[in-house]
Amino acid sequence: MKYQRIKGTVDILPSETGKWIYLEEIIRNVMARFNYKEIRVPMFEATELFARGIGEGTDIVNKEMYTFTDQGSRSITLRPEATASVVRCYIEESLGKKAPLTKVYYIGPMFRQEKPQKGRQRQFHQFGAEALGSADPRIDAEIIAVSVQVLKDCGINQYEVALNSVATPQVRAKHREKLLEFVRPIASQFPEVDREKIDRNPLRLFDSKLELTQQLLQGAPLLEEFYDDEVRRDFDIVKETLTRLGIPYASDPRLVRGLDYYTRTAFEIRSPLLGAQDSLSGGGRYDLLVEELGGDPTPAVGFAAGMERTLIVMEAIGKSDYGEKPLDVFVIGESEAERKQALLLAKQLRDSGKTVDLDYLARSQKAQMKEASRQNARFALFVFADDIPGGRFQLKNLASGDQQTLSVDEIIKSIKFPASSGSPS
RNA sequence: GUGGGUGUAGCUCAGUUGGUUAGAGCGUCAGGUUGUGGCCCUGAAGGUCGUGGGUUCGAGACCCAUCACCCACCCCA
Repeated sequence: MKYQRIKGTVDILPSETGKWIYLEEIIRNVMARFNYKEIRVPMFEATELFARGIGEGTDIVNKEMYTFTDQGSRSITLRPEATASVVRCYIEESLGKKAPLTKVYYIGPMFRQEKPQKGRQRQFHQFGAEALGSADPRIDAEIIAVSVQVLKDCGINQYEVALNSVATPQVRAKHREKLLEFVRPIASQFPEVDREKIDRNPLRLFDSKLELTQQLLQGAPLLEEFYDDEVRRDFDIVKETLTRLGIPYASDPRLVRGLDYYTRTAFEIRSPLLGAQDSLSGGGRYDLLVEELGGDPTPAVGFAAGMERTLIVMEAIGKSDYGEKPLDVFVIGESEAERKQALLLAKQLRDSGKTVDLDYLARSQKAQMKEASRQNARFALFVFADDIPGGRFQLKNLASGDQQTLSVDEIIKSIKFPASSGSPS
């Protein structure tokens, strides 16, 4: 085989797009209910935007970006996530000056050059929402509620919401100092993979999967011990609001997000049905990002969720009926005259809104019938030369086997009501 | 980047301790007499056994290399 997909990309086949459309419809529906409007931003941006926005110290920026130089010697990067782009757009288009609160959502592909595994691709799809302009912790809860609602509407009930507050840079600085005092003396005991985190970002030690690291961290000062009144109050309001909304969560003091821009609320939604990459959705508050990227100081919250991962979970719980609409009619004719008439009938039916197909492979009537079955067509319409002058043709209901001779108008009427309403199970 | 696993027909897989013309199921195509599908029956097409070397009288099976995919580490959605 000469050409193949590049590593970490997938082809979404015609047989699979149905479930994608289904998921997208759920997302758009939920977003509409919460009054988030869709925003479409470019899939590539100046490299600098991501470097500044996501953080120079992050893995995403350091080793996972698809970066190239364009014809004008500009450094361009395929977006590894969308928040930086949304914020750039928010500033560039002065959205904050047109309305005090901006609620937007997006759906689309992201690119990260990681080693592929279950639930991890190099081109993958995320949907997410951002609310810019409010510091009210209750909108943090709304963001979480939106993400949860999509899962619910997908039929997913097995998930855990982990919640934390990563406070403010001031609080983190104080904590970091104490944490380093605790960790430094025993630094050499840490596993190699974690040891380098001590200098880079000691907070990250807490979300290590390694047993040894967790043991060494016993008794280490936790970030929450350093919360100031405001951070604590906001966090309490988020939790209280979630409870009020009936969203179960688990406080997880070890939850640290991988992107630098988070402040205060941080959350992650995980599913036990995924593999090692068990995060379905993650997000939080990023009050400093807009200013960091050159805008006026603007509080903001958001989340991003993985669509492939959501679909993996849907598969796992046996959600296979996506309410795809069957073909209404397959028109069958064999001779030249019959095929001409079939084409005309197909046009008329299509004009009336029916979904219609017919044979273009010079196949026998029997083969055409088989094709009609394969297509799951509701009706087969036979065109026989003898019937052409009378303008009445035989319409067969393929489910019941009933067959009657009808005019075009009668045909259109008799297949007006779909057999199934197309509602997914 | 580091491990482990797997590569045989379009798909899912069998192929005994290396031994003749490499198999099955599903799918595809054509038939099963009188203008009608699904089920069933018959038949057909379809494979450089991932690729390149090597060992051997003989390799789909063994060895080396290489590529691809999967899973895990790492990180994250």
